[in-house]
Amino acid sequence: MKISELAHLARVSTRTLRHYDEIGLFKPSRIDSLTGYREYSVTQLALLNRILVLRDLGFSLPQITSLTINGFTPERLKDLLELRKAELETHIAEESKRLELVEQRLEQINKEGNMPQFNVNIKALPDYLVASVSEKSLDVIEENVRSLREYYSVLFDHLTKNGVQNTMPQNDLPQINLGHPSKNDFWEMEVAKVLEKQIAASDQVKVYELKGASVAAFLEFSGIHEWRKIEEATLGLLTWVEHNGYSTVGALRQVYLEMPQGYAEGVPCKLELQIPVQRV
Amino acid sequence: MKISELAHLARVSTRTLRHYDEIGLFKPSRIDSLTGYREYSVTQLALLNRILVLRDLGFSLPQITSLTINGFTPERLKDLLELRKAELETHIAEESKRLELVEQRLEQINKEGNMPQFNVNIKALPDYLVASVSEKSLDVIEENVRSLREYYSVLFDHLTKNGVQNTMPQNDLPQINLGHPSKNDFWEMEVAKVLEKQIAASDQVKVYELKGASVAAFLEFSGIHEWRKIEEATLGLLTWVEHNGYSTVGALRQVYLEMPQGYAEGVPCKLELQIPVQRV
DNA sequence: CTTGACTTTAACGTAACGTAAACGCCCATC
DNA sequence: GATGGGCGTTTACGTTACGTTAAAGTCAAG
Repeated sequence: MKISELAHLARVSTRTLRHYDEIGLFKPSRIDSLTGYREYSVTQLALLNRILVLRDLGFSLPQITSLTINGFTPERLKDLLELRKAELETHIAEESKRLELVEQRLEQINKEGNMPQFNVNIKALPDYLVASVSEKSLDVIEENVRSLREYYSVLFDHLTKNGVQNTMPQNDLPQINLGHPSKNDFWEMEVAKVLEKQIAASDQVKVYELKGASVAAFLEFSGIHEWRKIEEATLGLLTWVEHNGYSTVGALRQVYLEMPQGYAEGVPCKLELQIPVQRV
Repeated sequence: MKISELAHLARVSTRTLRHYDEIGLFKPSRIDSLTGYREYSVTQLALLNRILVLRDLGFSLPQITSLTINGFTPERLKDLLELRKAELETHIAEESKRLELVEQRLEQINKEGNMPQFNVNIKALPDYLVASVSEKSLDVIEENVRSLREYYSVLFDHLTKNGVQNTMPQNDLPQINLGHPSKNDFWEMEVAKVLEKQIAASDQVKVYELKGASVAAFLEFSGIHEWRKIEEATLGLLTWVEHNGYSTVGALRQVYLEMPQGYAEGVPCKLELQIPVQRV
């Protein structure tokens, strides 16, 4: 048989047969020394088909080669099959996971049509010297706005007493709400003001260096100071973080850049939501 | 940032970053013209991570490149995701099928320990001029041995009448039982004798050219003429055919090479079981 | 100034063939 | 005998997403 006949019978390409010859997996029974033509015998088709079956099972050609050369014993085949089975199982598991993720993303996109989009980006956060007031278990939802404002007054009273003049935020001396991650979807809130220089602490007011982060996701929020809106933006930030392959590592920050009339609701403000992250 | 810093933050290799630069997927924000050092900015990490997320979803780098270059719109992403979903689904289906096959083979191997092994091979079958007797719906199991023997007498009577001397099989003039595939796991049997030259036909005896096959699986059976044994060998042949990636295309043949004392059970005989096949 | 850690480009290797390119062989027809 | 078309042959590059040297230049510290 010439190569194309065998190729036709076995339903493979001639290139494949030549390749198998090259790598020593399946050689023609004879080669015409004059023309170099490969000659195959019909009985070789049996071996070829065994090879093709193994190939279709997903074995590598070197594996098949060693099988056919070292003797085609059921034990060796069994070992390889066990191995292959494990491979296939993990592979299928991986692909299924990917499929799940892809489906999640598709769902998200379908939902996202009616969701506002936020312009999230990445930057590094510097260290800050801050004065801060904190306590545990403060929910970030509406009800807690008031208690948060009490923290403000405690903090600002202290600052004024210690000769810090401008308690309104400025870009280089912002005021920062820190939301520490806590169980049950609550943020444990802390209210901090960035200082130019060291001042005295008190029972209620700590003074320390707030550590920055080399990688943080952030978005700018400009608009009416309203907790619902800020919550929404925060959700957008966290979704982005998740969708972009990050996980959060540290406290959420609400950095007040402009907040003209106290921290009341309903007035225009400008702040940045930030959260330190790292590659998953 | 130098390349290794970014690599560390993004948890990829520097080689990967250089590769992405090469193919234009993700370029450093600046390149020092003196040293050629790549310089990355922190904000680029956002893009890089988007890229890595897509990569982990299994998209190809060219796909990701076109996404980032042609604008990262949700629609384009959605299209790609749909595509990818389909790919993943078919891929998982394929792999599952392979897994199933692998598991089948493993089971077979476990069973095969106590099963006799047969020496199956492949060859071509020539055309034969034959005289034959056949009828429908004859089961190959014990009960039918008798009726099959009646066919023998009809056939051999006819042969004798027409001057054919040797009705015992010889290698070049074998006697062949043909088992035509039929529904319900039955073989529709036909009894044929190879002829040297044309003879007359009759109502019961047809004379025609039995077509061969370019590819047929066969095994030699030597031993006591007993239907159970032959059945077992036939099963072995068909199992081999299946396991070696073939499907049957034509009638099963029991070719009697030696059958000294008539076609009775219990006497030693030598025959070949053959069946035409092709690559699945 | 040396050393070690880092950077650069260039290059090959990976799996299993597909796809030419360039050329020889064979058979049927003119 | 010549020719053309359909075979065959070898050689070699392309495919994916980088890993892995290799050779050589750069940077900061000791």
